[in-house]
Amino acid sequence: MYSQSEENYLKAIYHLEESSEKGVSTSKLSEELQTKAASVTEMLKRLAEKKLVNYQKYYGVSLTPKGKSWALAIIRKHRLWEYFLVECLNFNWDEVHEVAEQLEHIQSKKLVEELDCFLGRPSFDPHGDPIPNAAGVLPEFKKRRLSEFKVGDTLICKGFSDASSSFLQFLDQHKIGLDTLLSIKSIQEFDESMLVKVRNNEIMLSKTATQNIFVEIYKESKLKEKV
Amino acid sequence: MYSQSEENYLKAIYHLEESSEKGVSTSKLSEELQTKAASVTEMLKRLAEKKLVNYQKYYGVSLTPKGKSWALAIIRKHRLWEYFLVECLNFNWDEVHEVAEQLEHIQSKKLVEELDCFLGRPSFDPHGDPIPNAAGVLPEFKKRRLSEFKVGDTLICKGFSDASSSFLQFLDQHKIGLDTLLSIKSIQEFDESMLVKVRNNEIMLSKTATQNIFVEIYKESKLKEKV
DNA sequence: AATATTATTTAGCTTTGCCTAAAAATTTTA
DNA sequence: TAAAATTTTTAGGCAAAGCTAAATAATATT
Ligand SMILES: [Mn+2]
Ligand SMILES: [Mn+2]
Ligand SMILES: [Mn+2]
Ligand SMILES: [Mn+2]
Repeated sequence: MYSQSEENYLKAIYHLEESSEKGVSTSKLSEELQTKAASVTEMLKRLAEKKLVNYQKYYGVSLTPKGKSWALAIIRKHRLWEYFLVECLNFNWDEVHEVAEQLEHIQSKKLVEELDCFLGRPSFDPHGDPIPNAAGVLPEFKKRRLSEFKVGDTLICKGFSDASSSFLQFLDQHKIGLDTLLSIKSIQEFDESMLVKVRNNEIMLSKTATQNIFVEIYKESKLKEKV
Repeated sequence: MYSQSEENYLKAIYHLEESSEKGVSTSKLSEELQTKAASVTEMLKRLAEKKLVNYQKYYGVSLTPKGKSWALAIIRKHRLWEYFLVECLNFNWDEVHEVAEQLEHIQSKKLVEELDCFLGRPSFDPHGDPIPNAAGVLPEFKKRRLSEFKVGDTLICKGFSDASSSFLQFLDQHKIGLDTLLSIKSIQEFDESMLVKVRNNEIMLSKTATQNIFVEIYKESKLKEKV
C-alpha cells in the first residue's frame, strides 16, 4: 500500500507528535530520519497528496486520522516482532530494533493477527513500550519517570524512553530490566543523580538515566519533602 | 547487501537453471519475473558487474558461485518462513508463498539461524521443497513423479512441482498432502490419467496432475509391464 | 522597523528499476 | 545461404527517493 520510506516518515511524525508539545517541523523530521531537510519537504508533499498528513508550507506537519492509524499499525507490527524475537528467538532486548525496523514493513493482515495470537496478545514490548491492538488502541498505562520520585520511594521499572543499544546494555550491566524493583536511597542536590538500590546492590544513576526510566509506584515513602 | 530486486533475479535464475537443460535466456527470465526483456538486460549487466552472474550479451546468463550461494540463502529463508507460517501461525499451505516472498528479504544472520533452530531445523517446507542448510547444502532427496509409476504401486507424497494456489487447493479438496499414501488403481491409455486410491476414496488425476506430484515408493507392484 | 540569522523550499542532479520503441544480433526457414 | 522471424540490446523516458546549492520565507536581533 505505502512504501517503506513513506511508512518510516509516518512513524517518525507520530513519535515526534507524541514526544513534543509543539508541532513537527521539517528539521526535526530530518534529524529523526537522518536525511536532509530538502528530502523531507518533498516527501511531505507526497504524503499530503495521499491525505496521510496535514502539511502547510513553512508551518510543519501533523498526521491525519488516516495517517495516524497507519502509523499505529506499523508500530504494532514493530513491537510484536520485537516481542517475538526476544521471547521465541533468543534475541537480547538491545539487538531487536534493527530487525524489527525491517519486519514492521511486511504486508499481511493475517500474519500480524496470527502472530499476535501466537504470542498471547502481549500488551508491552521488551522495552516496556505499549503495543496497540488491531484497532490501533494503546493499552492504558501511566508514564512517570524515575527522576520525579523522592528518597525512600520504592518503584517498579515499566519502560525506558531511550532505546539505544548502549543504554540498554548499561541497564543490563546493572541488572535493571522490566519489573525490576528500585528503591531510592539518596539524591545528590547539585546534579540530581540518584543512589538507587537494585537487588542488594547500590548504584549511582545520573539525571539523564533517571529521566529515561519509566516506573510505577510499588511503595511510596511518607516524606512530604525531598531530603 | 543486495536489493530485493537483485535478490529476486538471483532466485529466478537459480530456479530456471535447475528446471531446464539449456541456459537461462533473457526472455525466460522476463517471463518468470513478469517484467520486460529490456529491464532484464539492464539488471543482468548490473549483476554481472557485481560478479553474481556470468553474462554474455545475446547468450544468456548463469550464476557464479557467489550468486548461487546468495540465491540459496534467499531460498533457505523463503522456505523456513513458509514452514513457520504453517506450523506456528495457522496458515494454509496455499497462502504462505506471497508472505514468504516478502520475508525472504529480511537481512539478519541471527534471525535465520535462530528461526531454523526454533523450528527444529526442518528439512522440507510445507510443499515438500528441500530447505538448504546454513552452508547452502540441500538435503538429499530423490524426485520421482507419480506419472512415472504403474498400476498396483503404492506411493507416499513427498512434494509438488506446481505451487500455484489452485493446484494446492485441488490437492486439499482430495485430501492429498505431504506423506499421504496413494495407490494406483488404473491408468487410461489415451490420456495417461490415473485412477488413484486416497484414504478409501478413488479419484481421477490428469497427466498434468500426476506429473506435478513427487512421490517415494511405499510398496512396488510385482508387474513388470504397465497394464 | 530594518537587518541578520535560521529554517524551509525550490531547482537541478543522481541512482535504481521499470517502461516503450527502435536498432541490432541471432536463429529459423525456405 | 539469403531472407524472414524472433530474440536481445540500446536509446530515451519516467517515478521514487535521495542529494547539494541557491532562493525565499520566517524568526530573532538590534
Ligand atoms: Mn524498536
Ligand atoms: Mn522502518
Ligand atoms: Mn514459496
Ligand atoms: Mn522475493
